[in-house]
Amino acid sequence: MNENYLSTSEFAKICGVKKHTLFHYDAIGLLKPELVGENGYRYYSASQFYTFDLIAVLKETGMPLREIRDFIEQRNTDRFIELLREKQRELEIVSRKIAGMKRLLKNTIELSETARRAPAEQPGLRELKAEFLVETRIGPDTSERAQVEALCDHFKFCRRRGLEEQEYPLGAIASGEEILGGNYQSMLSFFSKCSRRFTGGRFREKPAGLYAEILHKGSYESMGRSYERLLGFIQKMGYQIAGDFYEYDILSHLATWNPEEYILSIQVRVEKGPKETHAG
Amino acid sequence: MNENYLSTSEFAKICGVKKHTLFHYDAIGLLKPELVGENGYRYYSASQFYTFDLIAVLKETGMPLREIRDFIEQRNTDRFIELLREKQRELEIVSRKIAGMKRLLKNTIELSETARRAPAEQPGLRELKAEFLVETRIGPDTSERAQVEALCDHFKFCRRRGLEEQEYPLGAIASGEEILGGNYQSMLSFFSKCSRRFTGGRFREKPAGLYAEILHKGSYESMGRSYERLLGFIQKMGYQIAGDFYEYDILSHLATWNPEEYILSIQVRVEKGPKETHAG
DNA sequence: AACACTCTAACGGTGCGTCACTGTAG
DNA sequence: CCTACAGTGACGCACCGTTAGAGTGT
Repeated sequence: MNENYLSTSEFAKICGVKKHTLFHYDAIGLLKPELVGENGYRYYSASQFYTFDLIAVLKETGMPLREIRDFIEQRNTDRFIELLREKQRELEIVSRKIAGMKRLLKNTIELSETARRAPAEQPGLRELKAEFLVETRIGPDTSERAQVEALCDHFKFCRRRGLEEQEYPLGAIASGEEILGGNYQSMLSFFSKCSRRFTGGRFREKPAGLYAEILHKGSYESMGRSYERLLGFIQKMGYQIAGDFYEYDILSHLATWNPEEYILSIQVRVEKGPKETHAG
Repeated sequence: MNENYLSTSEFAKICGVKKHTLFHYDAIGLLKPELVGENGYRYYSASQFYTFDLIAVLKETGMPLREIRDFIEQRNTDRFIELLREKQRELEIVSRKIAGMKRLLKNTIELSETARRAPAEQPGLRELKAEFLVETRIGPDTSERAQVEALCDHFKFCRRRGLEEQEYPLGAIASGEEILGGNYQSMLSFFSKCSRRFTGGRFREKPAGLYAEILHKGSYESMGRSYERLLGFIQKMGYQIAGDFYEYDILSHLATWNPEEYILSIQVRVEKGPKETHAG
């Protein structure tokens, strides 16, 4: 039994796995050695490699060993093709997920990099394009709990809609009137950017136009400072706000434990105000 | 402690996981409740959802909980960006793998479908395009073991070269002379089709030209029958072989346990023979 | 030189540990 | 609500007995 048979570790080396893997496959009845010696030694035939290869291929697709065993025992052409088709469907889903994560990663990296270099706290004016948003309203209840529930609902909705991962980290919308009234903590809704229009209550288009923007650095609690600076800037330039405030999480709790390092972009659309500017 | 805090199962519901998962996270120090009552009850604050979200995102990428814990404890912007970049690299690899599997699945399904419909055992002539092959020679030793080792080496080579999975199931090449000599079991090498030229000893181009082909149905041992039929056909048509025989596994051990259902395509390039055909 | 003895390396096996949970009992 | 213990899947690792070969002693 030496010439034509392989010991466990020889066979394992050929298969490119640890010998214990073969013990395991033996134990669960997935791939048993062709021969077992009186001393309990396992002997595999070279042709068993073909079976191992099938196992390896199926395992690659994420199929559990138990199912692989069942398939191997009863495999036939129809089952095989049906299996392949199913794997194809599964792969399609995984593939889309991967693509989404790629976009998410790319966007997040770009955002973080710019945040690291950008001069914070300086208000400015920018011509911005329209954006499509998924928006989830927060109820009138302003407790933290209600906020978190809304947020969680937002995530679930995005995932269900196949955005899988939001393409951009989160943002929030604050009412223009509330901000003008000095209430900087109130939030109307959460939003995520998305790549296309869709129908349904949660769609919102952020209009194109001229926006005033400031990069806020620090905790959410300290946003009042930046809001006041932004409002001052808008007034000084002879503009007035036209719509709600969009708060983009550029660098958030995901990136740092220290709230003082958070960076948000606060944007609001502006138009020429009714009053002349002082400097004008 | 009821208004602002959430019980384990409330928090679990918001997070979309089982409460036992939260016990687990507590046990391994990944996410501890903000407050623990004297009776041992856990109380989570709503804002802990943000931490949970971070955990969920990292977990999604396949990161082990231990590493997630370490990252969360010491997270800062630089680490964060570095982590994202690493995930991006990992994703790129996974992505290529997925693409390869997609092609493999597509090709295999098409092949199996045609095999199921094709009339076997009827020789024919076909004008075929050139193909690029990865070829792995089998040594002079014709033992099954040497074959399996060559095969295994072939797989490893394909995988290293980034073909990841061969785009087509396996094939074998048999020497034209050996076949003419009646030795139908001898194999020169294994091959897999690949999509582009490459440099190195294992590249082989299957030339374009007129091929004689037969679909063999049955075990490898019974291939003599089909070879003889094919050779007879070639002679009858007034051709002679020009090169080696290519055996394509169309339906193999992967698809069925029954060797009698195996289907191979045997192809050999032919040119007008020196002798006139009988029927001519 | 032939034989016995010992020691180590390599090879076989089993059994428990791992990870991220899930399930059950109390 | 809690804890404690068991089980899952797919192995990984440490350990332990056997054997084969090398080295050593007589």
